[in-house]
Amino acid sequence: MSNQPIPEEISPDGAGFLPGLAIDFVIFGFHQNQLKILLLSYRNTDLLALPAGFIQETENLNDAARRVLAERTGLYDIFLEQFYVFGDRSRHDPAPMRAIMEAKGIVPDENHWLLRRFVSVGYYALIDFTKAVPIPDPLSDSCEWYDLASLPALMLDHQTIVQKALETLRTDLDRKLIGFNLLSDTFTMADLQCLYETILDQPLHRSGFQRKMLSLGILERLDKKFSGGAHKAPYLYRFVSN
Amino acid sequence: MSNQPIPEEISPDGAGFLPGLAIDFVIFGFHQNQLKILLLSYRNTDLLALPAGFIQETENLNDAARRVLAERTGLYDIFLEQFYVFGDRSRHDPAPMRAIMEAKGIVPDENHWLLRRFVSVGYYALIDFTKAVPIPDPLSDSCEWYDLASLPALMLDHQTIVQKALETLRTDLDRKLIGFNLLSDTFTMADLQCLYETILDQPLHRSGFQRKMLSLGILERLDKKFSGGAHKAPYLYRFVSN
DNA sequence: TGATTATTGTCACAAATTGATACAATAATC
DNA sequence: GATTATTGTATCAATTTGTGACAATAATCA
Repeated sequence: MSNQPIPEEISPDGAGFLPGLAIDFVIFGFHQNQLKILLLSYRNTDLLALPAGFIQETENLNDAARRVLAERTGLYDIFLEQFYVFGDRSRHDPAPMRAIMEAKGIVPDENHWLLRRFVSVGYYALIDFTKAVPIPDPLSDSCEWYDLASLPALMLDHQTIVQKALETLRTDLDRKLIGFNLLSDTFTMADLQCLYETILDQPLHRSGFQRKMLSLGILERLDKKFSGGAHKAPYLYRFVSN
Repeated sequence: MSNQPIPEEISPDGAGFLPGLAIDFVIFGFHQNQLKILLLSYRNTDLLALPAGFIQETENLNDAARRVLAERTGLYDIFLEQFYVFGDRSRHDPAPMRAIMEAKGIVPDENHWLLRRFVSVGYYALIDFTKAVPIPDPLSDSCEWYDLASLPALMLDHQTIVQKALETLRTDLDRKLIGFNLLSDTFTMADLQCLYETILDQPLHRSGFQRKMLSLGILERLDKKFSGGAHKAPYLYRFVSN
């Protein structure tokens, strides 16, 4: 959220963290042919926000990102990448954070560090939906998946951040072969094609898609997956880098 | 430089700027078939560094980048884009900045804001070599072009930053059609091909290159350029968006 | 048990793109 | 006016992509 991300332990003065700098996360998952992202909600407010965090003074920026991601999802070794820095002054609006804190019984003074202007580094993560265990942060009361296709209103400029993350995901999809990070360990070609179609928001030709994916040489063909219906059983595949 | 970028007016305490955050610039130019970048050098030291700057509290991040770029090059309306945020703790080394300040007759105390850890947002810019008027910043004594192919040693992690910028330029080159920003207003097809070959560091086939560029529909053909030698004169082209 | 059904893997061919070469056109030089 | 080097474009091969077709085959159902 960058204007008001929440450290795991709420520091009264922000000591120990780099001032004015936050990390906002767009954490993508894929389930039932839908792209999902993780959002936090806050008790007694109707605010939804991206997971966010701060950087410890002793910490590398990218390590801070991995730490916060693990705190929200329980997952390590996840595909995680910077995509943009959000630094407009218009992002700064202390009202939502004040509302969140007050709903928690905290009455911040005017200059509370969480109410100041933040520049936010946007990261997007791709995770296996089935493996994540979403955990709220100290100020939020839930951390849940939401359909990207029907997103509710978000705090501050978080809608913009999601949009930019999605654009980056689309352009990175082929170049970096990262879609596999959104699927479970094994998957069918139809699963993979559906994922691509959902991300790119356009239909792809089945035959050409299969040919292209197989030609990449990054798929290991496993046993067939039976019991999928009254038809020929598809092979399962596993992603193998070189 | 991010660890030690220099504001136009050297503030004694960094007041008015966002703390701990800097902008580093990789400013590309192209001249005599060579890619160049702008580097600052410091009196009485043998240090070379990327141009850098800070963000005013009243300023948008991207506006700060445009402002600093204009301060170093005299140019506005320049292609300028974020490419990465450098936030490793290992970047932090107060020694070079202390040396620079001492060479200027300033003796900073141990906690001087310019000596603290900075996270740095990397921007790369593409400019017309012939139009830039490189201007040193208040702490440096020169701002000059250097051949990218034979770069001297740079301060801190600036070599890494340049490398990452170059990689981004390479992957963006075709996708965003940005090479033209490095050429003067009119150019021949050979000029353009040489630019592409230099950036990508690989030879391209003349015929195919011409066909591809013309098929993009973004080049306006102008008069021929005579007096180029004992051979057929090439057309001049101008870049026209849509 | 054998026909039915829906989906899969792969082939086949057309269309489009790219790679590589050839060649005529033509400014400047001699 | 011949020579030279480079340019613009045509040509054909090689490769990649678009599109449809078809046999194979699990599960279902008569």
